[in-house]
Amino acid sequence: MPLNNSNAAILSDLNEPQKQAVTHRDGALLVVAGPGSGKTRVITRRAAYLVQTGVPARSILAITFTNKAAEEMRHRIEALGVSRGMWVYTFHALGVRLLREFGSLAHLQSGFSIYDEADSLRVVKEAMQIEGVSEAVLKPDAIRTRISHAKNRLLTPQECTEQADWFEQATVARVYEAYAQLLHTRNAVDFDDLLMRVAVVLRDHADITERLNIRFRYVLIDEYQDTNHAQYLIAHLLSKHHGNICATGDPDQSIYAWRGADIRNILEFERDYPNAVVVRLEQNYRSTGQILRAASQLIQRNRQRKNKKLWTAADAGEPVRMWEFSEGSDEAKRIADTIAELRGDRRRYSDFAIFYRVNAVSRGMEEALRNRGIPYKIARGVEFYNRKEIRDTLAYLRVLANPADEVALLRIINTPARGIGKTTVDRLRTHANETRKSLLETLRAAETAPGLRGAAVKRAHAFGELLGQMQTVLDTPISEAVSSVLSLSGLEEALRKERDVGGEDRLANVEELVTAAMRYERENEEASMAEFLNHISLVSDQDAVDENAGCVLLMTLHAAKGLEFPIVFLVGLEQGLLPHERSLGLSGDVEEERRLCFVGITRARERLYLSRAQERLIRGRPMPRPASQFIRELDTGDLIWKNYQTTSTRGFAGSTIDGFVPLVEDLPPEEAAKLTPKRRLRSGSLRATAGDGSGIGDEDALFAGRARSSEAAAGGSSSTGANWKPGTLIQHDRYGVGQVLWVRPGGGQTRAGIRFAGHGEKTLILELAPIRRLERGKQ
DNA sequence: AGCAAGATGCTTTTT
DNA sequence: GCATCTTGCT
Repeated sequence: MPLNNSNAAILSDLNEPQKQAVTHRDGALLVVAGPGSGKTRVITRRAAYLVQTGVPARSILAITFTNKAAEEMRHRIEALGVSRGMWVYTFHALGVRLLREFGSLAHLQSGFSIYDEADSLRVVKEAMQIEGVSEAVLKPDAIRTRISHAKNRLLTPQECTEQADWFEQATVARVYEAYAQLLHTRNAVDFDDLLMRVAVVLRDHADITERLNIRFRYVLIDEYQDTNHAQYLIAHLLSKHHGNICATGDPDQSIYAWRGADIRNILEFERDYPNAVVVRLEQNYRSTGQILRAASQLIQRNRQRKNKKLWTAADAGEPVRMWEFSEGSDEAKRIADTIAELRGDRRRYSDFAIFYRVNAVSRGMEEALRNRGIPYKIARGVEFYNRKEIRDTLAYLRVLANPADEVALLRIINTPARGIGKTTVDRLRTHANETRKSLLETLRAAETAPGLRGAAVKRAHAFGELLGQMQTVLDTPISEAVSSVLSLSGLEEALRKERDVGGEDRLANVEELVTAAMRYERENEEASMAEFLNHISLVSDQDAVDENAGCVLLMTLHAAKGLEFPIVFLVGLEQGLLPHERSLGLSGDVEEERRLCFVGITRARERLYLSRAQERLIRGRPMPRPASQFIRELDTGDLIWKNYQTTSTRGFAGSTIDGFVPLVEDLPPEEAAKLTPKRRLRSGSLRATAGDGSGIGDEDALFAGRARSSEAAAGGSSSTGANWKPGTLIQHDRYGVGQVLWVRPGGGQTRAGIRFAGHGEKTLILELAPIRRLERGKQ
């Protein structure tokens, strides 16, 4: 097809592989897109190209993982002049949309509720109670996770029961069955159902699949590396007849395996689609050469990947910094100072981002930034829709839209307080179960419940009456219904009465909900309350990340995917944090942690600061922190190292010179032994300028201390614990002499409780801690 | 019924 | 360290 003018515009600023991906017409296409390689550009241009070459916009279906990604894609495609009508959805929103049409096939009634993880957990607990499974034996959340994984793999409770070959699996299967039954009677689905049920309908109803294949002739899936089996099957079936599936993604950025994503979906794409065209986008337009080199070197350690050679035409740029601190608080302070300094140098606050592995690390960062007067925002946590007052309001609406929604009903039955206490609720629920009626019905016939006294019956009636009256608000516009519920329920009044701090905020929050409803009804004129509620269920805090808020942004590495910043601080490069300790066990996956680190590094455009602390507050307690293995893995020899050692905090066992503590682990042990403290210090600063990879910053030097203590830990024999009996005296590089109190092997690591003079008891990992045995008569 | 102190447990998380 | 749940008191 000859190119017309706009085609030329669509292709003009693309490189060759990008062009190939954009202009690929029919058949399977896999775009393996490295970070910063213009993936989003390729997807949007491809959509525009298809339309300009005659494919109706409404015949294209694009699937993303986040609402934010979907929105951005929609905007960018419209900006390219493509008419509306294209379907751009998240997998889950697509699920809702399809279940609205085919829900009856999945045994759902209209107005069904979507249960988030918190709701779902309540139902799991209820199911456990029914099945008589003690929460002490299996944690409800662990069961919830396992049910979730089963659903992602499209396993029904029956199949789980059949496959269960030991007691624990059978127990989970039993709870799963009861859980599914409870969801069914509540006319509710969880997040996983939105995928599983659609996948099953498509799998079992060839006619529907065929119709959808005719409706959508081109299917695009972004972040394909993060698809789970259900999503894989949905994508596969939706393109089964025409085969026009275009998957984009990067195996190196797969960071959700722990939640069911299967990296094999992308690694084995070519096996699933033998005629697939594979395009690799390897040119990076985002980062400097130095940043990209570190990232590439790190990720090459992974075995589970498609080889990919990232390159850039950009300058090498500034070397990557590696900062080491005595303590987490020093790290935070130094970073805040650096941001303040660099901001004077024509930088805006929104140029900076700070990434960490776990949310808990953000607190120290926040404090330091606050003290420095630096505006910041955190992309996490206390999201709008998770606030108590919002959830309460939504629970009322949920009960109105879906009277079977018992989780919501239980939430509001005594909120605000109306004298229906725990005892009354228990009796009502028992009676409801015995008479096989819904809780709502039982509420209205409370007098039939055994054990309920006059006053309790009256209150129950009154509440049932109230809900009945409220039912009429569903005939009004959504935002009006929200307002009416707020006043009729007494929630508004209760909030107004809250004189304590935050009462005003909570009132403002519920008003914000009314505003959100107004916005929604403007954009979706025909929508019902149930649809509004479904929409809200699928909104996440991830969607609220605003890269241009004029603030420094703080977020977890998971939240950082897909974003980019001129200057990035990646903090807490410590063994146990990144890689996280939960990935270091027997079943753990260090490769995913490495990918997480890779994702973090590749967010940086111009400057990258990596940092670690030797000691950090973990759950309020100071814990020694060994360096992350990733530091040496990514060190190309160009890193600029800096030790910010202070003695201001607590006395170290080692001698201190000029306010610095020698970092013994920075040098091979033989070297360290020869050096005087002063020379150690100088060698530290020498390394800080040795960017030529001359060998001074030997890649394993940092780990010399660790390697040595591992040797010592092994004690010449293969059994680690054997030589570390309680009572053994040891020497720790920083805490000095200590005595082993207990030893606990497990998960390839041996933990030991050691009491140090002046530092109290610490729990150390023998394989990692910078310790050595003290031989009798020595020292 | 309602509250407050105390115990427990938990810390990755697109939807 | 913090949030959530439990227990015990009024």
